[in-house]
Amino acid sequence: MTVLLHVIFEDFIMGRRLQAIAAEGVKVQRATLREVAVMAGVHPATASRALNEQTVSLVNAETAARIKKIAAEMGYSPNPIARSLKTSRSATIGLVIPDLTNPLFPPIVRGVEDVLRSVGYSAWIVNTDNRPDVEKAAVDSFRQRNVEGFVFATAHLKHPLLDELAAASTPMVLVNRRSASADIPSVTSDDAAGVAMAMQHLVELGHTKIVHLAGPQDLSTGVNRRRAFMSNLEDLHLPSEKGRSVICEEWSEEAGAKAMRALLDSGPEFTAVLAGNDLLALGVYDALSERGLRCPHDVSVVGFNDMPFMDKVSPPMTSVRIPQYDIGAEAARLLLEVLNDPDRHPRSLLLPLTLSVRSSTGPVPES
Amino acid sequence: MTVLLHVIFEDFIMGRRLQAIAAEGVKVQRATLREVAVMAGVHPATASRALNEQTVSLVNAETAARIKKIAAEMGYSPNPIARSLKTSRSATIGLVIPDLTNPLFPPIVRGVEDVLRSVGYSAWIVNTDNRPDVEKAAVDSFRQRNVEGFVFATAHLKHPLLDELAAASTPMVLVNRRSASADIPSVTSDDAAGVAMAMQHLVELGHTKIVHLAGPQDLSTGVNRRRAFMSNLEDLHLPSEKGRSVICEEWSEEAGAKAMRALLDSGPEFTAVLAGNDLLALGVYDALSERGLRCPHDVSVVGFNDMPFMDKVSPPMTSVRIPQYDIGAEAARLLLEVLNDPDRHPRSLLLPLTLSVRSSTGPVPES
DNA sequence: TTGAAAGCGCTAACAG
DNA sequence: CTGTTAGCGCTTTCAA
Repeated sequence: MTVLLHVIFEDFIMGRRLQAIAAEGVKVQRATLREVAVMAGVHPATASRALNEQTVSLVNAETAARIKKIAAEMGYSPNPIARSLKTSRSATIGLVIPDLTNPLFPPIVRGVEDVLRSVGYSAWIVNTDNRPDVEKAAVDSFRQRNVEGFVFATAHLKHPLLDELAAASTPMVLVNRRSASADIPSVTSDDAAGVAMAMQHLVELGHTKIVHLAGPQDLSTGVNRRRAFMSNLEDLHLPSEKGRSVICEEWSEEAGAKAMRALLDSGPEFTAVLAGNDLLALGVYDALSERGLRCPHDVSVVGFNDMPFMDKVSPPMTSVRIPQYDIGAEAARLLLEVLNDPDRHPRSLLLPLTLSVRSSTGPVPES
Repeated sequence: MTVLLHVIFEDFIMGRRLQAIAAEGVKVQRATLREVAVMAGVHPATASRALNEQTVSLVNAETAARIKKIAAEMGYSPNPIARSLKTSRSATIGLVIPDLTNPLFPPIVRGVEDVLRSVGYSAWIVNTDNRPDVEKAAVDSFRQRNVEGFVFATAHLKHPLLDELAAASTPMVLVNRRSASADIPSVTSDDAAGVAMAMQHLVELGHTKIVHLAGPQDLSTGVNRRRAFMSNLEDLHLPSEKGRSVICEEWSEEAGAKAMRALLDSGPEFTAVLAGNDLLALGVYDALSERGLRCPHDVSVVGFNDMPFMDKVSPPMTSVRIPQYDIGAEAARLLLEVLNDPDRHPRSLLLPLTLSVRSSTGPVPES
């Protein structure tokens, strides 16, 4: 009886489409679950159960096998929109970054993407240019689309939006930077260790008078690197007056050049510069050559991040290398962990980094 | 009567949620269209009409205003998933690129994203690493998610998948590269003009013996630049034996170095090199310095693309600058045009480029 | 183990 | 101008 009904249904309601689909390749349109069910002579609910890993055990093994076979033949794959509407899930996450044209971020994106893809997830990417309104709009839009979590590369130390999301226990992971409030899981490089390595390297070359160009102090990277610099100065018993660290308003070549000029004009004596990132270090190059100083002959320079092409600039730049790809990949893994087990205690990861030694650092000049 | 019904409905079915929403800020969850309709005392269909630009004219002006006001108060915004399920649209497009870590692509992505955002659209980005299987899977996944069109930065001259999509008249635009088959709309830079500019520049410096490192010949960029080089040689009455253009298997520094070594070992005489892109040109730098040759003193070098930091390498590289951001932006505009009017005849755009003259090119050496 | 029924939130005929 | 009805394609109680 039910079989008869199915046949009737098939003939009258779905006949043409099903025939077309059966005539392999003529996929008029994507097959639906209902059509698979009709072909298999079962109710759509049964087909649904058979086709989902979680529920296939509820279905008679042979029936399930038959349904799967037919689904495969018909090239069926579930409509993620319909599924998402029903389940409020989406197998997607939101990835919020400041600016893709900053070479820091593409490797992170790749890391996130690759790990997510391996489990059938994907990421929505958005660039915010650090504009809170854009970020807010993007997050809203993502939530409407049922993203299951977020990866933020935009964290500021004070970051109301992140606090809000954390309060609502939205699954998320911060990359590259951390936020002061709430213990939001994060994946960052071990900046303090990186600074120590860089300074160790300079000290081994004989440098004792070192200065630091610090990045913006509303970002964890800016603060952490500066703090590490100051405490390493003391630990190494090097001169550590306050003026040895200059704060730059932004991570830009121009800001670096400006700070360097100020140091040359009225700062303490120094033979080496540790820059908060590579762009600042490039600014140092500019300021040095303006003043007729040579690197590393007169001043050694160390950058941070080891962006692409830092081995090609002149002189090739010694820089602290950050494992960008791994940061992205680990962030994705952490987020997936949280999604799989919402009660899991949030972990944060501190990834090791290495020093790329090149020729912008050399022995301390003889005075 | 209908009002009474609404009240009853409100009280018994949706009471708690609506009260919570009314108590400003306590947004338990996003308001739905149905809830807005109840609050406004209208049918959901009416609310839907009032809230959509296309259909608001079908609704009494005052009623529409009231509905809009209430919707705003409730913080209503339509659920894109539900809308997409119903309409098969999504206000999204798929953006398919080979690899985001290639500095060529981020500006293109930004251009696409910015234009789309201005009209409420957004882009799904995927990296394919030039793997056809990944590309196919990504396109499938995009289609299931009802993307309304595609931007491809992965086009090969022979590209079955693109042909297939074109045959199904899928809205799409190619960027940066073109495909041989079908007249798929594209936005590219005017490579021939760029080559001409570069060669003109070299000729003005006195160079007559020029060679070319061509990129892969399965890509339109590789072919077009090479063709332009050959025909410019003839137009300028310069030596144009076949060996003056060497084909590299890939756009990489190593491939460039290899080709350059071959030219130095057994190629024709030359005083200038036009590289198919900047990476190849960097390879030229490497090969030259291996042989103790100086640039531009012994050999002038011109790159293509003017990637970030090409002004920082040593020597700063003269390169043909491509308007990446604009390419992305124009591609998005073209795609939106097609989406708004599917019958529109597909246009292709050829964007002008400029030459960034730096110190890797200089006067021809005195022999 | 399977089917029936309901509904996620929205829009689009069709009536009235 | 507005309400009724139906359904996009799927999952998930509940009942049998």
